[in-house]
Amino acid sequence: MPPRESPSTPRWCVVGRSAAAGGFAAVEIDDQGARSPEIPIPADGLAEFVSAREAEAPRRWVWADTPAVYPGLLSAGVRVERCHDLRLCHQILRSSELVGDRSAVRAATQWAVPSEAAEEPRAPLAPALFELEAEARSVRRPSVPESLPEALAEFDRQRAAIDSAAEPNRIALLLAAESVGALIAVELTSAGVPWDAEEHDRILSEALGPRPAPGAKPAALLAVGEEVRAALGDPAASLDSPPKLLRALRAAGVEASSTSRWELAEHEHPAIPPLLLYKKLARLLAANGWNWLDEWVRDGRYRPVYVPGGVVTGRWASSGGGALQIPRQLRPALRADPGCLLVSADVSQLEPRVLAAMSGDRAMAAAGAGRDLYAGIVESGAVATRQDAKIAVLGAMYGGTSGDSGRLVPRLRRAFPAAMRLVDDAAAVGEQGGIVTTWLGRSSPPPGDEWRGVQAAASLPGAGRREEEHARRIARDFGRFTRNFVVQGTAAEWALAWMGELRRRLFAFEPSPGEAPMAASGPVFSARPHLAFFLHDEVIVHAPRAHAEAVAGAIEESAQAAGRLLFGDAPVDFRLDLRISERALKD
DNA sequence: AACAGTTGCGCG
DNA sequence: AAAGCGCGCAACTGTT
Repeated sequence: MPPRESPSTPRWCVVGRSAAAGGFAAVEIDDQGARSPEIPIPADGLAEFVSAREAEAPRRWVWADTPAVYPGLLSAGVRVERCHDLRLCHQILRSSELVGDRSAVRAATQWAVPSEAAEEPRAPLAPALFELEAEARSVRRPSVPESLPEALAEFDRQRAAIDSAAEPNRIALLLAAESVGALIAVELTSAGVPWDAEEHDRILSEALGPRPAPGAKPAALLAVGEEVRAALGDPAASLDSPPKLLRALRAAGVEASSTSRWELAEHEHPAIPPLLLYKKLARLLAANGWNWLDEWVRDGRYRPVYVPGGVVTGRWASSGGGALQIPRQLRPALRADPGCLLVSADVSQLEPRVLAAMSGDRAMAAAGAGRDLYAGIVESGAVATRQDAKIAVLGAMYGGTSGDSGRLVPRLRRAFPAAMRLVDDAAAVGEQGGIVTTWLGRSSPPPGDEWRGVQAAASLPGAGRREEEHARRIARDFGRFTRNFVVQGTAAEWALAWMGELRRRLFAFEPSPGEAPMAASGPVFSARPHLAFFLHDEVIVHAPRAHAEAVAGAIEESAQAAGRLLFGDAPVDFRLDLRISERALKD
């Protein structure tokens, strides 16, 4: 053990609230674990403090909760390279089966809270979030401990847990990826998606008619509604209430058991086509109509709130604004600022490629090498058509048993035994109530007490057939969850690594000279290519025109780097579909 | 009037 | 009613 002195080269800087200083305080820690004395930071001096140290030499900022601190830094023009988000990392460490000793982390229950953003039924307007002082925000969202001593203690517990993981230490990689995701999520909200409100309005008007008075329904929607009622011969039929609509349909001779699109499409009746159109229009109006536009788009930016780690598998969720559900129909409203372009990329068949890599299935990797994975599976002779390949692969990952899926999955099992063994094993573990773990170490939650109760009751001597069948059914349900967990979760890890790499590369671009393009993206992101949108396996970068080609290259390089970071030399090719355009049109 | 639960549909 | 995973959101229903 080297002598403990004041840290010469700080590797971490832990930041928390300080009662004494009335604002924040920080402690720097070096590789040997030597700690600086507590450094007081005035309440309004955090951005300056972080900025000065970041310029001197980037270190990993350790704090309780990125969305509580980082928006304030960004609006002050300060970006950080790396962080360690104690709340998100705690969540992973407390359940990861790759960690040797979890006892201390698990005992710190004050850190085990769900994300504040995920809890709130309705997030406040995102722009407001960025106008508030850090002080006011911390009062509004007391989620995890915020004091410096608590942060230091938790960081110690987490580092001990990380050190207890086996080599190679994938957990350390996962925590870094999760934390950079926390930074990116805040940055995405800060920069915003460039949104053409006029184009959005055009799309709405074309489909629904001109914007109606508040509370009134648009003309085209009313007209289609009348068409449905006429065809039903029921001038008073309610179309917006599923039970009432079902009764009206039955009265008109349509023997449907629900009013879902899929079932309605099966029936022949003159009321069905206009009804399907009515539902489509009503959905567009309710989900992304003029009200949505007023609430979520300001100054040419749509600023959704992302929730990293918001899904059990590790995928991001969103809270407010429906960032992950923007309909393709509205894609043309996504439009680069003047003088700029959007560089969009999505990964072709991300999940099956991840499965091929993690299972080491060379045949499956070869099927996807340099081409559409489904085409490769057809060429391998396992199935006859691309559509069959798709159904088979989705069935393999989701646990399909019936129909085409049940027929095709066994063929995949013969052609790609290693890949199928991995998902089949994950399903078997889940059916027995066990826990599965992603490639980098995120573990699935165990089944709940009710699940265990049902299984226990069904295994008692006096259990009836109904009980046994119910127990078997929910066991299979849980098996499908764990089957999918390992693939969906590892794909989410790959995506984080991809974005983390890309973020680093993008910031190496020199700001564009001249009058700042993309001014609405804020002090940190204007004039420089930046991430603007993320959706599981897809990113959109907003870039000055001159940089677009280079950005496309960076996206591609980042995908290959992410593959190597997770899977080393595994011969899996993560293919991208790249587009450079003013509008983010899909297909 | 406020709340939880359900339905239906958008996204991957 | 998606045969098979994971979500968020709005509107409606039924309760308190």
